[in-house]
Amino acid sequence: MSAKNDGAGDGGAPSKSEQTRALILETAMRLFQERGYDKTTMRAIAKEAGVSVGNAYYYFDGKEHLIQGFYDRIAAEHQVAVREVLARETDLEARLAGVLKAWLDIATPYHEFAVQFFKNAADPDSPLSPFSPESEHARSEAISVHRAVLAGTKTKVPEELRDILPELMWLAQMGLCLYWIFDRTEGRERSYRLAERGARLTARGVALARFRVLRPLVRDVHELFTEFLPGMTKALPDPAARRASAGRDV
Amino acid sequence: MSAKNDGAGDGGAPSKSEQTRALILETAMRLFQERGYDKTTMRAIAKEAGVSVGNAYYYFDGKEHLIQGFYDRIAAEHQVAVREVLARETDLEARLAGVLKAWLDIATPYHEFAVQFFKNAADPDSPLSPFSPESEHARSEAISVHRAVLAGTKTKVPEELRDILPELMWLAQMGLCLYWIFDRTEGRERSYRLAERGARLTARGVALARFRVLRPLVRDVHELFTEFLPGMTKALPDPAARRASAGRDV
DNA sequence: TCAGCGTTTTGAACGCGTTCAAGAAAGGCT
DNA sequence: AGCCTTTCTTGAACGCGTTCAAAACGCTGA
Repeated sequence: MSAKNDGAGDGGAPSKSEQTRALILETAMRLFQERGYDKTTMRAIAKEAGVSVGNAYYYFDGKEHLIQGFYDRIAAEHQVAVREVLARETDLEARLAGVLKAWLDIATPYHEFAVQFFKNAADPDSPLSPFSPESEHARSEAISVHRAVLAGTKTKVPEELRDILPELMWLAQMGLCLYWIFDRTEGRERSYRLAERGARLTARGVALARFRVLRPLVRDVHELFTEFLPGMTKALPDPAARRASAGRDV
Repeated sequence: MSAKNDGAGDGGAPSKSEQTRALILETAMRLFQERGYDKTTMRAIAKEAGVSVGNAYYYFDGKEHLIQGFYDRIAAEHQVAVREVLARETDLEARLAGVLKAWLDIATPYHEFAVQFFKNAADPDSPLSPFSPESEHARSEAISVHRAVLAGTKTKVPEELRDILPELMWLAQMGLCLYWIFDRTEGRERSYRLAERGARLTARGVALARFRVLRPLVRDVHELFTEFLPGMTKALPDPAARRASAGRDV
């Protein structure tokens, strides 16, 4: 690991080591934005921050860990933006679209090194992956946002979907993020449209889920995601318990 | 680029340079499997193949390009396996599940460096990304498989879904692949279950898509994917044309 | 046979991320 | 004050992917 003690809370003055850590992180983020991730060397970061290379490695486990700062920054800004949207809108579709578009707005300046984010996301062993135990906190906060999206609307959400839908919507958001990374259109136009359309599709899907004909489909979706979403590293629960919680097969 | 001439077809004896290229590729793949991707150095590959490092770079643009061999191998084996499955099964669900499970079967030995595959997939600029122009051929072949899955079943596929469904199913397959990469369960148990459940869900969804209530939803799905799936690098078509082809807006 | 020319091969050198043994500072404790 | 322990800092050194100027090879035509 890195970065030893320093709880330091928020009240007291930042300790020396906290300052150094912050200095390195901020320098790195600045250089990343100025020159791009690949062209920013650890030596350059250290030099610019006025420390030694080794010192950067004392506080951070590696170069890629320095982008965690962007994660946090985006997440924080998004939380704020989301509050506004959810205070304003009452319609499910509008709320979801607002949340997604707010994310796109905020993430725009970082599109260049979003690829780097994603390369981390791709590695199940990386603590920077959004699925990693280390990201638990950020992940559950992001999911809470979608819980709030649902909670504040009058749309009736079917029982069976209520508990998994937020996670599903978060997953969809990850999908949008992926699309956005690949999106090369002017102003990420297509990503915005995808956000709109995705929100509409979701809202309609939820509204339609009440219908009789769709019961089996809804149950399938429910089963699929209760079984496969959480804790992919855990072993399968024993089949008996699984069957009991899922209703009869086929 | 790399690898100069050598069309050499398939009839004639392989030219010297073709042999060298193949030698390097095979050596690399062997070492990757023996030691893992990261622990296999370019120097080791070159030494083992009896050539110089520079020579490897003459034939391949970089280390990561050497994993293309695995892509091709998996794709080829899958094609064969798929033929059997599709000859045997007639039910849509069984066909789809068979195709997906065949992929899992074949990919199993390569699970270790699948992460590396995915890191490439994550980079829109990498020619190894499944979305890149360079992968066009492999991609369209994979999509054709799903076209065959649909073609051989008696399930009525709604007009609006017919042309996009294969691409959608391919996308779902990519999703399964992603899940599989993260899957740490014994024997990738969960991935297999996901394949089964996903196939069932898809089959049921298609069957239900005929119902009246679902028309708007189906249309949404259709619009979403006709608009957003192909050519993400192309500019948006002009709004007028888009509206005309999509029917009235909400 | 040999000169000319494109193709293939070489390996030293470069730049980078990362490590580590060693030392400097900062804080206790008596 | 002096000593010991923990925390922080250093920069040379390592290993790797990659590049490149130069050499070797193989062929063609005279």
